[in-house]
Amino acid sequence: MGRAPCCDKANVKRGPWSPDEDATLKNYLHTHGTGGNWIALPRKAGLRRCGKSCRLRWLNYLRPDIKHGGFTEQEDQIICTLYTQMGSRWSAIASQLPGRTDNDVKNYWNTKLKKKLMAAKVISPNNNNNKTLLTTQQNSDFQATKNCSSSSLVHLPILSNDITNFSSNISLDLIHQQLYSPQFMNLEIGGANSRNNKNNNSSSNIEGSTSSSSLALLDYKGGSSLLEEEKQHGVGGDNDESNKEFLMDLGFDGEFSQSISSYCYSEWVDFNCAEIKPH
DNA sequence: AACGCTTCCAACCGCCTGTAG
DNA sequence: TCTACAGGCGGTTGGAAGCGT
Repeated sequence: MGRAPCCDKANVKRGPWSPDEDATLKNYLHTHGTGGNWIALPRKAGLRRCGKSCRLRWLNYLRPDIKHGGFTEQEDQIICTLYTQMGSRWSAIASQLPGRTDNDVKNYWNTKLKKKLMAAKVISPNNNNNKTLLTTQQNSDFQATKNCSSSSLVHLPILSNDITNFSSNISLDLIHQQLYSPQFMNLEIGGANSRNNKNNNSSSNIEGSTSSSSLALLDYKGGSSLLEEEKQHGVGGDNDESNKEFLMDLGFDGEFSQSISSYCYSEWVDFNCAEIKPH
């Protein structure tokens, strides 16, 4: 038995909001606030909409402090950095970007930033330090796709579940200092934009990937960790070094990256390799 | 101009979590 | 402690707009 729907689907309007509906919702919230109950709100406001839909419309579009328009380079860098630290926790990431919503950030990441980053970090086919690790389940998929250009794979070490400990050891000031350093701000990630990349055969180009995230984190410290396997079989062991390298790429200095890299246990894996088509 | 493909983003879906009773 | 419900969130979808041929 499925979960009961939050509203009567047959009697609520769906799809794009009209200017009238927007005005009604805005006026109601301006006068009464949410009243602590989004589900009851549309009925009180005279809207034939689901409460969740009202909430979403308000939070993502109608709120007065919403920032519309393109993302700045600075915002790009913040998103990338936070994504590498905490993964797809869009609300947490958005909370660090005034005026941006989780939906905005998520869309922006899926449509632009992900591709931008993927173009930036490319595995050299001959570089054994850049291993791509797959879970057993995903390994068969990878086997089926290994004939695709390995230069299309992305390999990014990230900060993992020890970020909490990390945060308590490294001051946020230091992070911000590094984040906004000229070195960091000038870091070039990929081409000018995805449209331009389209005509650039020399850059890796991800076309036809699904809208869902194809990136996954393999946490070496987790239960399904491959790190232990690696240790047992005597492979790997250079993660600290590659992580450090990556952090230095991002503008973190030697000492800082050394501190952080000891907390890095994860790698990016792109499971959409099969869908990467060279142009 | 017309068509098809790609990109973008608003909106929906359903699961998870917190909380009141 | 249990249950029901609402809020919050991330993943996904569908249609409009843009672009190339």
